[in-house]
Amino acid sequence: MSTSTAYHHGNLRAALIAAAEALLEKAGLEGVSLREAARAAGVSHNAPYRHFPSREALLAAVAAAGFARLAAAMDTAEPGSRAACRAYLGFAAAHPALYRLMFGPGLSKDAHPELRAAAGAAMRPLRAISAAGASREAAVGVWALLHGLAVLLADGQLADDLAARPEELAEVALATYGAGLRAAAAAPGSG
Amino acid sequence: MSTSTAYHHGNLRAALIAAAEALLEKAGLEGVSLREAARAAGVSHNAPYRHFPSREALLAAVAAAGFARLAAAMDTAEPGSRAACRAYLGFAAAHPALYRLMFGPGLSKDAHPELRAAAGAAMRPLRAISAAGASREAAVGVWALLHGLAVLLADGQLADDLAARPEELAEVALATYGAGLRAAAAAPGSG
DNA sequence: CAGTCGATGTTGACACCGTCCACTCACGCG
DNA sequence: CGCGTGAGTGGACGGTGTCAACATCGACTG
Repeated sequence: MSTSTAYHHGNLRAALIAAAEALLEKAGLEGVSLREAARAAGVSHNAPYRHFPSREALLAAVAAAGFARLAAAMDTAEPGSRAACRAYLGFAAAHPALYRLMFGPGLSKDAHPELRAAAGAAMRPLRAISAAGASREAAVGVWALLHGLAVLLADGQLADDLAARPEELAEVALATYGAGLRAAAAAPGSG
Repeated sequence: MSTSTAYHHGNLRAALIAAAEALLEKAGLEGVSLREAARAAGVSHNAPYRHFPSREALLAAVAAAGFARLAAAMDTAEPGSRAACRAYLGFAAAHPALYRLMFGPGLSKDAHPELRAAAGAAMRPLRAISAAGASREAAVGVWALLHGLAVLLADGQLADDLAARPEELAEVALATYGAGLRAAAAAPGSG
């Protein structure tokens, strides 16, 4: 903002992340190009390389910012609560392409440590579920249920009338799974 | 059919699909290129256009073939059974990149009708669940659970010791969800 | 059996992309 | 005031998807 001497952009890094995210939502992952982002930021096609060593690094930064926003969205809710799950699903429905980028392959968390940190922080509210006493496998089930709904929504695999009410879906599915968890706790080892 | 005079390949279409699938498993979706597939099939970089109007069309054919194989894998099991679910998850674990291509975005089922047909046929064994009396939302829950586990496995998001036993995960998660469905049927409207 | 024709492959071209390189510009430090 | 360094520029290279024009083979026709 303040420093804009026409030659030096002033805040290119943030501008590129914003441009890349806009491209991501508009044209999907394959539609995000370094050159297009640079164009949108009003700089030459090579300027991004001063801030990101590769296209993948820019995408990792976009994903990390996404995790931060996801964490913020869940932050107002009780960790592990139904509200947190609803916020999670709402985020996925509102930013499908970003959600896919965050949880998809292609962005190795080993190659981008900042990504691992951001993801870990964002997932904490969900990990509270397994801390609440459920077995590890059962807790994975909750995450899988949530993630499965999120991905089905993000990829448009659900019938339209169902996709229109993501919160209701989450409510029913989580209530069902929760009832199953309680039943298993009451009568363990039943088959 | 059996015409292979060195100029005419004879079965280029199938060869390209096979090559693309090999590339997909080896280098991921972005690593699949028409030119590379053509190279692998021993033809010029433009020959694929005689069989597929675009790269996306080739990918759609690969995905359709994948659906056919998934259907075959589930075919030996009772529709809607636990075994069918295990076969589903086993397929996803065995061919992660292919599974992502099949269910990911970027392959519009409107643009590729054959894909829609193949997917519909493959999903029939799973739809048997909702036909078995569960509500639509609850049935979506089963698919979401399964799909969520599949995607988490395919994208390597699960801890290694959990990812090593996909069938056990499916068993626990599905048993839990099933118990919840039975509980909900016994005491509808509980909160 | 000669001639033609459509399906199949080839060669060449274009625009776009990610990335490497050498260069330039603006600013701050001595 | 000179100069070094980080930020941005311009050009180049190889790779890609795609279009257009051309070549070739096999089958059908007379």
